[in-house]
Order: sequence, then structure tokens, then C-alpha cells
Amino acid sequence: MTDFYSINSKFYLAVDCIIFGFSEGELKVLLIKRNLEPAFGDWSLVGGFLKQDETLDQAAKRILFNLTGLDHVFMEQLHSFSQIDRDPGERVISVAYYALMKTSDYDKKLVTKHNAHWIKLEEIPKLIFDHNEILETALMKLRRKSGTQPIGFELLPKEFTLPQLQELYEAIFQKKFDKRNFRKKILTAGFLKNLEIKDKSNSRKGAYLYKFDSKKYNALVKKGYNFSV
Amino acid sequence: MTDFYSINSKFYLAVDCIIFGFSEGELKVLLIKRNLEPAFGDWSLVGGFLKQDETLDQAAKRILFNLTGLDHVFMEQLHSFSQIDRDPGERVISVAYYALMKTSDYDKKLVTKHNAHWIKLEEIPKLIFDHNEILETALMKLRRKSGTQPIGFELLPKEFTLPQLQELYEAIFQKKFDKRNFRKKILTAGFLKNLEIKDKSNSRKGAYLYKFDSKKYNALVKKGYNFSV
DNA sequence: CCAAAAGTGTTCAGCTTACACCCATGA
DNA sequence: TCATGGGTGTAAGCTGAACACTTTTGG
Repeated sequence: MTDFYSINSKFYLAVDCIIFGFSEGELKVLLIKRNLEPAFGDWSLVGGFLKQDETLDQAAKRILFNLTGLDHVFMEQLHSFSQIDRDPGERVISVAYYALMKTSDYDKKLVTKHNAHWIKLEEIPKLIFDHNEILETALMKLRRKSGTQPIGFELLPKEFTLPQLQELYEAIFQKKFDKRNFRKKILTAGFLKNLEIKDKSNSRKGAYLYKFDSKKYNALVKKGYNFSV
Repeated sequence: MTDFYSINSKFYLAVDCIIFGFSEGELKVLLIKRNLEPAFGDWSLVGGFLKQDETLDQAAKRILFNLTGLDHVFMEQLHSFSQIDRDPGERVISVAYYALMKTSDYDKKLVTKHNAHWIKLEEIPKLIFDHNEILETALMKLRRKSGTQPIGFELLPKEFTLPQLQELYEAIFQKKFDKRNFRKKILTAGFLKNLEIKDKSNSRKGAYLYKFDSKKYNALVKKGYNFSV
């Protein structure tokens, strides 16, 4: 029985995570400056190896949790990378995941311990192996997906203002939107709830805080609605 | 050096292919009725194991070529499936690929030898392992992607008629389109070339043959065009 | 001459885009 | 009172959806 399998090769499986965040009006990625071999001192994505008793999804969750202390983060499988020499040490297949998180609530001690840093998209350094390519793939996916599904909200705090939301979409798509049109589209869609509280941290006048109402959104989707910016 | 890696586990990596075709107005999938162990007699996707000296893309190409004798088929990585017991014999991670091909030009001897059959979407049998789930994922991807990129043309012969094209999109999206609106949208897009030849195999009047002009299409895409039905 | 499929235009509604000024407030 | 960011409406153009009849031709 096992013979059928054992004529085949086995491979190391890495899980690498592209962790996106948004703060100070900028899209950022959580990157590691490695403090262990191999490639000591080089920059890389957050990653680890798949274990026998876990699925890829579980491995990705474990890796994210170990670094940030966060559970229940938006996370999705991206693509598997298998260039033969992508890791010069050994043949390793990497399954990439991307995550969207709120930069406010993660465990800073853990992140410091792993020597991880939030790096702006425009300031991404050379990463080890094919990690720059993986990151590029993730970014394309984020753009494509943000255009049709409201995943952007995963990057904002639970309560956010419309100017913040617009800033986020402008960071994702790298272009400016018209304030009035943007608000109109978002608000007429009907899945944002105005909390009637003003956030004055950014202006004297203050901007209303809103909350994403996923129940209303899901009801819309069932009726055939498709979010797009 | 190798120590760093060797504390980790290795895994079998399968590559499973969902091969879509279109004929007689129906979307079909090429499935294998297994004539070898394990699971003799059961239905499955086309698949194989990754080898040491090839990438996943190469493995997928090899598997497709061995079955159909075709090279240069549209093919894309879909997703990796890693449920621990998905294959009850051994732990196997499966990387799925989907392919779109013209059902006209494949090597029928090879296909017969592997006991493969074109099965209509509505008549998919119970498949081994999680292959039904994989197929379902592929179908969703095909629908999503056909909505924004002209991949449907991969399923038609090089020269095709507009009624054929419409039939294809109706099969993919499982709904009828208005003939006039469909033609208008496709033709005004400008990447179809009328060959001024009529195909009379389907009607006395005959329908004009068209060709997909990928140069024109790529030029459009560069200008920001986005295909959608 | 007729059955069967191919081909063809117009109208209306809703959506997207472009565009400029007033509002509220703390310092 | 003023500087700063937040908030608001309307008109024009474009796109998507609905809808029915004529054309061609082999048998």
C-alpha cells in the first residue's frame, strides 16, 4: 500500500505570510530582519515550516499568532511558489498567505522579539529568496480583491471615519478619488453605520465615526450586490 | 547547514488538474475512471506527484501533456489543499491547477489509454478524496475570471462564431444573455476579427467566423480596458 | 416556400464622473 | 477670526438592459 506513495519524493513546505497593515495614511507590510541563520541580518517575510499535524491554513494562523498574538485575522491563501532554487539551502516549496490586520492591536513585545517592522510599500528592501516576488503577487491580489469585495475594512479599526476609508483606498489603488463621489458610493451602498460620534483627532471640526455592518453587507451580497470602488 | 531544515517534516506533493472543455454547447471536465490502485474503478481528477527536478507549473504541464498530448494549453495554479486526511493512504498536499482547452485537438489514443472521459458539469460523479471540492473551487474561479478577462476563448477553436461564443458564456455563467446586447458588447470591444467566412455547419444561413486578436486585446488592456460580460 | 438560425437599433434608467463652495471648531 | 479638514448637490455623458422583426438559404 505505502509502496504506491514511496516511489515519490517528499518536500519541505514553508508557509510565508504577507501581513498588510495601514497607518499614518500608508499601506505597510510586516517584515522580519532576521536574527537567526540562515541569512542573518537579511530582510524576509514572516514564515515557518508546515508540520505533520496541521493544515496549511492552520500553519499560517500559527505563524501569524506567534508573531502578533492575534487570532481571527483576515487571511487567505495566495499562491504556491516552487522554483527549484528559490531557497539555495534546500528544495523548499512555499505556500504564501496574505493577511490584513489593524496595526493598532497587536502584541508589540512579540513583534519586537522577532525583530519585525512595519515597512511602507515604497520602502520595501531587497528580501531573501523570491520574497519580493511573493509580496508583489500579494499586492496585486489585494488590489484586485479590494475592487470587488470590501476587504479593506479589515485594515481599519472597527470604528473609522470616511476620510480614513478614502485614504486607505487611495493607498491601495495608488490614486486619488473624488471626495463626494467616494462618499456617495460608499454611503448609498448602505452597509456603513454612522455612529453619530465625531472623531476629532484629525481636525477641529471632527469626522463622523462609522462601523462596517457585515450583516447588512451579507444581505446585499445575497441579493446579487457586488462591491466596487 | 542542512540541520536547519532537517528538523522539519517533508510531504508528498500531488498536482491535480481540472481540465475544462466545451463541446455540444456544454461545459465539460476531463475525468479519469481509475484503472489502477489505489481506488480502482473510482472517478478522479487527472493528477500526479511532484518530482525533485521540476516546478509545480512544470509538473502540471507534464501531467496534462501525458494525458492529452497537448502543450501550450492555458493553465493556471488554483489553490493548495491540505486537509490532513484528504488522502486516507498517506499525508499528501495537493496543488490544484485548472486548464482550458479546445476539445477538438487532443490525442484521443492517450486519453482512451488513461480511461479519461469528458463529463458534463451536471453529470459529475462522486470523485475520490476532496476532488469534488477542488472541482467546485475551479469552477468558481473560472466564473470569476471569465467575468473580467477573456479566457473563454481558450475553450473555443481558433475560429468561432458569435453564437458559439455566446453559448459558451451561457454555459459558464448558467444564464441566458440577450443576443443583441451580447454581440454589441463583444464587437464594440474591438478585439474580434471578422474573417468574412461563413460557417454553415449549424444553420442554412451560416454564421460569420471570428478570431480573437490578442494583439488588439493587449493594446486595450494597456490603456486600462477591462473585459467583462 | 418554409423552417431554422443569424443578424440588426432604439429607448430608458441608472450609474459614473466632473466639479466648487459652505461648515464647524480650536487655537 | 482664521486656518484646517469635513461635509454637501447637480448636470452631462455613458453604459447596461429590455425588447421584435428581417435576412438567408437548403431542403
